[in-house]
Amino acid sequence: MEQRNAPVEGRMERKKKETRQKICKAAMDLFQSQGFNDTTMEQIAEEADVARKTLYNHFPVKEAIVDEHVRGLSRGFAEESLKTLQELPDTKSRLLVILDRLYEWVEISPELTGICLGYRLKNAYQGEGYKSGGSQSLISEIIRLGQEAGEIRQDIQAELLVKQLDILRGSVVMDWLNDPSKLELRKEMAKLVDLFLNGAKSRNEGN
Amino acid sequence: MEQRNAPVEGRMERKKKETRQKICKAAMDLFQSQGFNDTTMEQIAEEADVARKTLYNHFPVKEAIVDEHVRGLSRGFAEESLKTLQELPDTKSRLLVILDRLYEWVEISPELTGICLGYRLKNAYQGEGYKSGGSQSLISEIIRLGQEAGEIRQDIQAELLVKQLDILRGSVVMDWLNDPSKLELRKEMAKLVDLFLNGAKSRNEGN
DNA sequence: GGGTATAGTTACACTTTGTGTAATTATTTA
DNA sequence: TAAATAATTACACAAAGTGTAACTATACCC
Repeated sequence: MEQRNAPVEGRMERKKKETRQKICKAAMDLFQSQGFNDTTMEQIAEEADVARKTLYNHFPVKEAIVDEHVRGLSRGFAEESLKTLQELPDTKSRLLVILDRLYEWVEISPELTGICLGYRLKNAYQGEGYKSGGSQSLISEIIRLGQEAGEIRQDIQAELLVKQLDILRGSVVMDWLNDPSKLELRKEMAKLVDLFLNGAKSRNEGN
Repeated sequence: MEQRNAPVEGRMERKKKETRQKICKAAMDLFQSQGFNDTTMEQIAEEADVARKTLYNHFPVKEAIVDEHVRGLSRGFAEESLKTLQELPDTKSRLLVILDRLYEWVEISPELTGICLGYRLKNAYQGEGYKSGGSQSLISEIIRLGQEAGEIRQDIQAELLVKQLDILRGSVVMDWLNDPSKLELRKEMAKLVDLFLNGAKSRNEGN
């Protein structure tokens, strides 16, 4: 049973993807060793062994490379976490676990997280619209599970709830980036979840 | 009774402010007539009759000029609106009125709003920390009034509530910028306020 | 008042970003 | 094999943003 989802997927597209990945890899290596700001597009092109213009064909600005990289990681993170969700009893615990994992993840590379989020938000406010990463799908799932169980209000579109939560998530990350010393971050997250839930939780049940 | 708040406020500081304002004025005029992207720092310097370098002494990037300008307007807006707040009966109506006015305001110059918010958020996510404009003070006041009246929970710091609301406000603006055709924006705002309040409203009272 | 420190402005040179154009190369299709 | 297509590349250019050092006006001190 031969799979032929992509009609042809010719050599050309394959090579293009290859180039893209080569660029991404080279760039991330350089960012790692020299930092984002001290790495020039010229250097990246050099390292990836392509023309500088080719680089711009794939990524309009330097930040876009980080964005792509993070998107890849987020996908993995989301898939991995989706399984965990079902095992948890209620919305509150699901939210806390996801936010907590997110927090660990940000901790690993704060610089890149800042750059990536800054880039996305800049676009969000300038015509492009906000393209969230994998966390959006996680949050959607949490809301879906919650609504299914009657734990979350249904008179507000799931979409709106998701957006609200996604923003909440962003604010948590922002806080952390602004002041990493804040070790009570988890407490604060719990408060934010509480704040969100006591609007989202439907009143007529005693959970 | 001679006022002497600022110790000296010498000629130098005065001139500096003057230059700053001259730049700001020139830039905003050009943005108005040619658009933000099609206006170069060179042109602004020319129009303001200062060296390009001087311009950079005052504003690190073009966006910062817009930010300054908007800050000025926001201050006025906030002062004006503060009076209105007391006349309104409860938190819900206060929030709706403020968001509604904000919406009108954004409508006037969407481009500049997008640029300004994008700039602030980019900084927020990269070490600078988020410096909100005048709306923050409005929101603080709304929360304060609400807590004073026992209408808003007090087990969560006002600061957190304010931040959450400020972000909510941002998301409303973002929505509008992404799709100005959405005329049901007011409905959506009402839903967001509802969502926020039913977490912020203290349970033990029947208002 | 005159001299010196201070701070803003300026000229100049430079790196980097990002874009537009057109030539070149590799691939697909007929 | 030939034409059409799409990616890569070289080149040139406008503009952003930075560093250095000279210049100028203000402020300060004796």
